[in-house]
Amino acid sequence: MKYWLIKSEPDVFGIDDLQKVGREPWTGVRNYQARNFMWKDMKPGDLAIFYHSNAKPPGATGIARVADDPYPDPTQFDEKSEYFDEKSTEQKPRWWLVDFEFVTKFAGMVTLETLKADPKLTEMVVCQKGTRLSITPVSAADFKHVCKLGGWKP
DNA sequence: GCCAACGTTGGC
DNA sequence: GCCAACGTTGGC
Repeated sequence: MKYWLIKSEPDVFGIDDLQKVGREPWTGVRNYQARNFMWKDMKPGDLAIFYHSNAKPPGATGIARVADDPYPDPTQFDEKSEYFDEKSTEQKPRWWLVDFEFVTKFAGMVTLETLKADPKLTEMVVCQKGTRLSITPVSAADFKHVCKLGGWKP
């Protein structure tokens, strides 16, 4: 089992939205590194820290689970979508995604400030300066520690 | 293949 | 709103 951190802007789609719908296709990822994580490395059952970016304050707000195997992101074929990619074909899709399902919402947000200040989490990618990647791997130890800070037991 | 210009992310 | 980081694009 692997662990991840996925970023989302709460103004667009936050932890409350995931709780409401229960399950959501992670559309719109247009970064090859992030895509490769979903395409090649994620397995159903993997757990991810749900992180609010561009938020006040930013931080970890809950946990989501990989709900299925990767499949082509449908928005890349939709001319009306902002994620439309004219260079992608159904025969050779460029962008892949997985669905995430809601697992839990932390009782209180674990802010980025808290994460950065924690000596146990210095290796976490999201804590490092200038990381813009929207999906990053998280070590099992870091994952457990963030859950503990969020008051949740896996 | 290099690299300057440009666009985006995201914390502050 | 600013700006650092860094991915992408396109001219050469």
